[in-house]
Amino acid sequence: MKTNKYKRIYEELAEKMKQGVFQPGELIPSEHELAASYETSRETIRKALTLLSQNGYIQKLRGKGSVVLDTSRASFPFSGLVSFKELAEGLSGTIYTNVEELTLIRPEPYLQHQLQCSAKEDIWKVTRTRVFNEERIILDKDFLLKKNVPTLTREICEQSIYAYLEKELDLTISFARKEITVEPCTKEDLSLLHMNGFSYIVVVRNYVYLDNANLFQYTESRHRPDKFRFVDFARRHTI
Amino acid sequence: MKTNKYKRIYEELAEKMKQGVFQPGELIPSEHELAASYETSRETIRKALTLLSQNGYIQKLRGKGSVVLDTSRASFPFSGLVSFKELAEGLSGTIYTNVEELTLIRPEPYLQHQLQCSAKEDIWKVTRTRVFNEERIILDKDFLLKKNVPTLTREICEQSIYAYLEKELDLTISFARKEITVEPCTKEDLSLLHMNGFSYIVVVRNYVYLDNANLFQYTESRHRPDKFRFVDFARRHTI
DNA sequence: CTTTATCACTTGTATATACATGTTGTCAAC
DNA sequence: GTTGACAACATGTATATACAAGTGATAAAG
Repeated sequence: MKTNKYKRIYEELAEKMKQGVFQPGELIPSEHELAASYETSRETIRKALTLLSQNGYIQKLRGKGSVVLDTSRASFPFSGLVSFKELAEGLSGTIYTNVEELTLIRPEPYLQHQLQCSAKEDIWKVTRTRVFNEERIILDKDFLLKKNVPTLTREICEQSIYAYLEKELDLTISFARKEITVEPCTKEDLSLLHMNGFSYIVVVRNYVYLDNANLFQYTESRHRPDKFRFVDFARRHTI
Repeated sequence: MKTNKYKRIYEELAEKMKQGVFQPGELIPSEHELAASYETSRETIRKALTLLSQNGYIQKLRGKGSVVLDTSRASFPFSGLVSFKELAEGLSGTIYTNVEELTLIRPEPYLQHQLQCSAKEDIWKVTRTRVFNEERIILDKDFLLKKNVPTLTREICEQSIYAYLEKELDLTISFARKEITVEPCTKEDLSLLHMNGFSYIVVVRNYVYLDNANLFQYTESRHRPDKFRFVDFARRHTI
């Protein structure tokens, strides 16, 4: 076991909650008991429980214990940074991805600003449409810095770019800033998506950062309004 | 100083970043240095830095240190659970709240389901419109369990309900689940808001939980699409 | 000049201890 | 029966120590 102890405990407990071994409303064993049964220290258990709390699995009650929250009401994962492929795995119906465009470009000023890069930087431009039940309802436009991603193929784009970056290139995606707005749809939206009469589109702008805090990807994900849904879990102050 | 040491340090460091004492891209002092200068242990500093990391202020780089992220690009606060009043403080223009309705009701089945309560529970129903520059662009419908909030006045609703709950009633709001969708607008939307020709509306459904993990409030916040903006900061895996 | 080893630094993880503080049940006093 | 003190639990905070592991500069070896 080369992996972290507290992450492993987190995974195990989360799994038990998903499988219903711990039911919503119940108290899980106390920190001392967990420390004993996992043969570790209380602080390590506390780190695992903190993760569970942050991800919406439990609520810690001082003096009482930790109660299991009802995660069935809202669909997982709660808060952002999920790729289309990860998302699609939880859905029914026929789903696939069309790669409309895959080219190397030089960024115009708008893109320079979004990616915080110079005009002579090489940029991968990937345009994909996402098809649910034969309706093209999502348009994803990805821009990646070539210096981070030397090669990119149609096949990779049809699968998951994220998976390729993390597993093949060993890049670690660390965090993202996301912005959701509603905007008038463009000619491109109309030509590539089944807009079904809608004249507005939900735009999710994603700024994705690597481990080393460098911005390396800018994504616009454009959703037909009736098929858009975003769920979020947020704690108020801080733990 | 009866408050937490690590929260105080978190606040102080966050303040320094907002004020530009620490510039984006710079490394902040190491954990050992901070521990020395704050006369505390490294673990306590680490708790403060973890909060800074979770809230998008810094990125920790193993072996190097913690770099300050550029928080000016996206507007704070990043992730949810912000009341209208807190939000309005960062904006320019004339802003106020109209209380359209404040009544006690019994929940119909839809509301029973949303609030997970019985049909004979007393519920406060608060309907408010939010006015920016003389345009009514947000419709907030709040439903609160009376057993948690015995009294509620027009004046409180014109200010911040959250502030009243936390400061006066000493209830602690702990976390919320949020869902964002786009839906056809209703007759109520048309009558209470300046829809400006829009026939769709952005609906943010909020399920708010107290400290003790009890659901106590359900809110629908309905935004005219062109004035809606949601920002989010998310870390990919954990920590 | 290039490569390699090492060292001094950084953050990450795990453990142990102590005390503070909130919750709940028990049991005695009234 | 009600109240109140208390004990036995729970989680929260703070501290100290040890070692693992990544980074970057320096110095020695080739």
